Amino acid sequence: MDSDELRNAGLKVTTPRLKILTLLENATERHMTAETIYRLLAEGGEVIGLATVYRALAQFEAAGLITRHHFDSGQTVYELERGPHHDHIVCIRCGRVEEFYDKVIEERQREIAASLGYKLSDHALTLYGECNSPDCLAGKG
Amino acid sequence: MDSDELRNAGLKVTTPRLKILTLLENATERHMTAETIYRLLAEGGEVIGLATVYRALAQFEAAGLITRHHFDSGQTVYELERGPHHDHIVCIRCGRVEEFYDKVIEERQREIAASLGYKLSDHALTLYGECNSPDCLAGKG
DNA sequence: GTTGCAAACGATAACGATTCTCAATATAGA
DNA sequence: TCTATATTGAGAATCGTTATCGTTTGCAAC
Repeated sequence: MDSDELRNAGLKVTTPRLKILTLLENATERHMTAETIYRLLAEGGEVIGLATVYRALAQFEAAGLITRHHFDSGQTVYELERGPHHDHIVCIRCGRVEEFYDKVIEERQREIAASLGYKLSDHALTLYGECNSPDCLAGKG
Repeated sequence: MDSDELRNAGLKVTTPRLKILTLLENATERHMTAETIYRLLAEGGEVIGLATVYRALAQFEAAGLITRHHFDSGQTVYELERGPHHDHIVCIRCGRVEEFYDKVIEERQREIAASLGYKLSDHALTLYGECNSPDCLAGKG
């Protein structure tokens, strides 16, 4: 239950937090901006202050429930932390985000950090390109 | 000469642009924010409008003279584009930035993008960890 | 060397994203 | 149920960045 997730994270169980967490778990799009979350909730009849959305996301991130990504395009997206690690590829035309995992790259990163004398704690790898989805190509003109 | 670099990039040679380019070439720190550049110039007696700094950096980037990076910390830094492509490793304790290049990773990225149907145009790989420089370790307490 | 004009400049207003403030409200434990 | 405390929402404030606009500059033709 979502309320348990909040409790386990040391957060009080409040209506806004539950709504936001539930949205993150049920949305078809795994990567959303704070604005998108705010808008989707509003469209669903759950008007939650934008400030509250930001606060909740910050708390969820601190608690390890979600992860925040800053793409070079400037957009900041949040995604539920579930399943194994992965990196991202972003379409520079339509903004679409996909995930991938590559064992070879993961391994090389560890080796590189070690060879430079770093204790690796995290990494961010994002590829940028143009996707071939019909929707994206259609809007090309 | 810096003025030639500007001319070759198709940019008019102006005092502000020259000052900024020269600073980028001579600064000890290769990775600077727009604010830092503005401040360093001001400290050196060269008061250049912040808007002009941003404009020049955008033009330099468009011309391929410099590269912009958005680190997950949120800061946006610019660095002179010289020498071959490389990625970054940032110390999460002291903020130190180092560069590295790995052929294996570069190659895998191309393969991954292709396999997902993307026309790869760019990528951002940043590792985060704790470095072992004496200065950094010293300030650990 | 002067002139003309487009491009670039600086100051500041505007902007979008995010954070802060504060009075009102809701949560969780006694 | 009551109370102390954390959380909320609305809007003001802030941050980094971009746009506006009147003035100045670079530079090519004269």
